[in-house]
Amino acid sequence: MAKPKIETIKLTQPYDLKETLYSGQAFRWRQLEPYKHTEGIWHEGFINSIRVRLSQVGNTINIEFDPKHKEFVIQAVETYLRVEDDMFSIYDTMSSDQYLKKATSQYRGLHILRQDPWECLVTFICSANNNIPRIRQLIEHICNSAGKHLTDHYGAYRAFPTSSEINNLGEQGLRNLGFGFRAKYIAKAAVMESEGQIAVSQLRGRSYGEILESLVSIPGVGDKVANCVMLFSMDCLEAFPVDVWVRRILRENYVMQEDKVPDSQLRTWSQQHFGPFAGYVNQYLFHKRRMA
DNA sequence: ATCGAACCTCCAAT
DNA sequence: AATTGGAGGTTCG
Repeated sequence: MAKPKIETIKLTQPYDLKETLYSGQAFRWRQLEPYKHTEGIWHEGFINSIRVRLSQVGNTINIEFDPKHKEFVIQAVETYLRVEDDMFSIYDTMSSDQYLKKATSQYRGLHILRQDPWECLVTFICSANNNIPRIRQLIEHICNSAGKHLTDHYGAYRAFPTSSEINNLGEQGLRNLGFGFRAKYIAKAAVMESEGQIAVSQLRGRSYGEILESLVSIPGVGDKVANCVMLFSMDCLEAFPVDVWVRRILRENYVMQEDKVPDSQLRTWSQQHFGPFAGYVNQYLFHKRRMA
């Protein structure tokens, strides 16, 4: 096997690679067995269908990849990891109360990712009424049965399937893979995407309201899933997914019963309360509660 | 408008 | 050992 290429990113702000990769945003990363001759823990995953291995040592992110992919991989990783986010400003907006302060110090460096919108959409449709191990399993299955065959110097692997590739599976194919009632949602989403009705990758950059409206027009996508997709793949840092954990946190720490904010308004209440980086607040609150 | 139940499947807890 | 309940939600009645 050819010698892999190793590049580095120098961080100028707090970053915690491991917490970020396994914080429930992305589901194809895996931790590798320790390498003999390198320091740091390595993680393998895929960015734009390119396999990369990442590790963090102090303020350096190491990137290992097949040398046939050129230097643009570095740029792709930086983009994916959102290393440019101004964490100091973000933490500044999170210093208003003790609970948030604690979350930011405890998980300092935790980041939002910038994933591929289509992959993110399919992933979070899968997340409905589901748990993390099974979400990972479903994503693996859909890649292994519909994604393009690719090879690099580490060996063979599969890309995340395009909408057309998922069309080939069809609803029944998806059911056979164990998607259950989510099969018809994903099948429909794939048809809508391949026919250009939604064009999720074109949504980035549009307004919060426009994107939300487009996304919830897809079956299987409600307010929660839409906000996940917007936050984890479309640069909407104000997106605020309200799931059962976040609801619990809000009720316990912020919105007491006398405030009588109905569940349906919890999202807008939070966005007003936490501001333009509400999505980051959400991720820290969620992570803290989930890890507790 | 609002509120439960039902939904596929897996698997941990009876 | 067989059964039940629930899981990071959405849809339908």
